[in-house]
Amino acid sequence: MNTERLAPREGALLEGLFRTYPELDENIPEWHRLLEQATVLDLPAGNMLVHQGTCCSNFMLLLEGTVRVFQVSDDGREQTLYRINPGDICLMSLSSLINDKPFKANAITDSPVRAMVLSTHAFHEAMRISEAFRNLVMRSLVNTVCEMMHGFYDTAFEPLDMRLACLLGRMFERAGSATITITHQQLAQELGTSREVVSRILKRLERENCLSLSRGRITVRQPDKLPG
Amino acid sequence: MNTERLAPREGALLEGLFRTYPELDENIPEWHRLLEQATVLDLPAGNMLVHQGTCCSNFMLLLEGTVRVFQVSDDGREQTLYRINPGDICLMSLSSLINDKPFKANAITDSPVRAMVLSTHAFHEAMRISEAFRNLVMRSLVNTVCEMMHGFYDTAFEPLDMRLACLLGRMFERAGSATITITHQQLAQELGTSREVVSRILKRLERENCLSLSRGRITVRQPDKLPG
DNA sequence: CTCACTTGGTGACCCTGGTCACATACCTGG
DNA sequence: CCAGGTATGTGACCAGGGTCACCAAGTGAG
Repeated sequence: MNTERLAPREGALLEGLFRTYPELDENIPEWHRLLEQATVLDLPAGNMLVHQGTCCSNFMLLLEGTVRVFQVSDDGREQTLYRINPGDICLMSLSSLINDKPFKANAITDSPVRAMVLSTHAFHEAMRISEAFRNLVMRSLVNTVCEMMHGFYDTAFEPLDMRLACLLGRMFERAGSATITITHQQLAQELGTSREVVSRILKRLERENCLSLSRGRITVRQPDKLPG
Repeated sequence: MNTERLAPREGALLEGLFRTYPELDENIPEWHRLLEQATVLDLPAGNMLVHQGTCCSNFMLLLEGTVRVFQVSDDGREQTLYRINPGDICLMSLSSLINDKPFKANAITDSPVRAMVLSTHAFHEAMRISEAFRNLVMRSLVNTVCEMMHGFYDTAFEPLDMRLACLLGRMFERAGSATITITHQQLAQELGTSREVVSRILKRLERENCLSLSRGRITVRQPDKLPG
C-alpha cells in the first residue's frame, strides 16, 4: 500500500473529522490524544490501493472521495463489489488487523481520496475508548455487508438487462441529472460483463426510446421505463 | 424470530462458553455479571430463524450447531450465502442492532442449535467492557465477509461444474470420509441452480470415474480429479 | 406386496450472454 | 486536416445452463 503521500498531521484534521462526524467528538481527553496521533493519507484518483491478496497494515477511515472495491476473473473481466464512501471504514484494512487471511479483492481510488490512518494499536485503543467509534465501525461494516448481499442476489438471480437498468437508474439519481458521463466499458466493469454485451443492451434501450446515447454520455428519456 | 424455547439460564452456560472460547474468560467482575444475564436459545434442526427482510432484535452468539444463510429468487431457486458456525455471531442480528435496514436473506438451522442471546443493551456493554468480546465479534464479521467475497467470485466467474466439484471437495473433507449423504436437490440449493443441472454434472463426473452415485449418497473415487 | 412419495436420469429446447471479428464513429494533438 | 487512439455498433457463433416433460428406481408405511 502506498503511504508516500502522507501529509503532516495537523489540528485541522480533527476539526474536519468532527464536522463530518459530530458524534465522534466525544468529550474524552484520552480519545482526543489518540486522534491527534492519526495521520492523513491523500491519494489521487486511479490509485491502486490493494491488489488481490495484498494486505494493508493500518486501519483506514475514509474522509473524502470514494474507493471502488472489485474482483478480477482469470480472463480479465472485472466486477465491482461495493464502494467505500466518506465515513466508511476499509474492510480490507480491518481484515488485515483481525486475521491474516488475504482478501480476494482489489481496491482503487475512484476520485481523489483523503483518509484517516490509525495504527493497529491505535485502532484497538479507539475501539476500547469511544463508543461512537465502535458504532461507526459496526455501522459501516454492516452497511457494506448489506450492500454486498444485494449485489449477490443480483448477480445470482437478476438478468443482465435489469441489472444494467437499475445501475443506470442509481447513477442518474446520484448525478441528480438526466445525463451521465460514462463509457460502456466502465458499465461492463461494474457488472462483471463485457463491453459488447453492455453496448447491445444499451442500444436496445435506445431503440425502445428509454435512453439516448452519445460518445461517453447517456441520457434518460423515459425514466419510468427504467426500473429501480 | 422464535424465542419460545428459551431455556432457563444456568451457570453451566458460562462454563460451556469459556470451555469453547477460553479467551472470553476475562477476569473482570462486571463482565461476568453481564454474561450471567445472557439467556440460551435452543432450536431444533430445520427451524426458520429469519425470513427475507424480517429483523431479529437480539444479539446472538452461536454455541453449537450451524445455521445456513441463503437467498431465494422470485422463481424459487435458492442459494446459500454462508454458514454461521459455533463462535460466529449472527450478522443479521447485528444488522438490526446497528441500523434498521432489512437484510435480503433468510436463515435456517442446519442442525440443532444452541445460541447465547444478549439484549441490545447488553451487547453494547459487552463491546465496551471486553476486548476479547470485541475481537471475537470483529473476527467473526470479517471472516463472514471473506467467505461471502469468495462466494461472490465463484458465482460471478466460475463455471458451475467447477463450483460443484469444489463444493463436493469441501464436503468430503469436512466429513472426513469418501462418502457423503446428500441429495442433488440440496446441492442445487447450495449453488443457486436447479436439480436437473446438478444431476447432469454429477452423472458426467461419474462417467469420468471421479464419483460413484447412489440414492442420497455420493462417493469419491479419484479425489485428485476433483479440484479445490 | 403395494401404493404413494422421494430421488435421480435424460432428452429436447431455447435464451442469455460471452467471444471474435470487424466496421465505424468521434476526438485530440500536431 | 490527418493520424492514431478511444469509444461504439453489430453480426455470427456457440456454450452454459435453465426449463419442461417424463420415466425409472428406491423407499417406507401399512
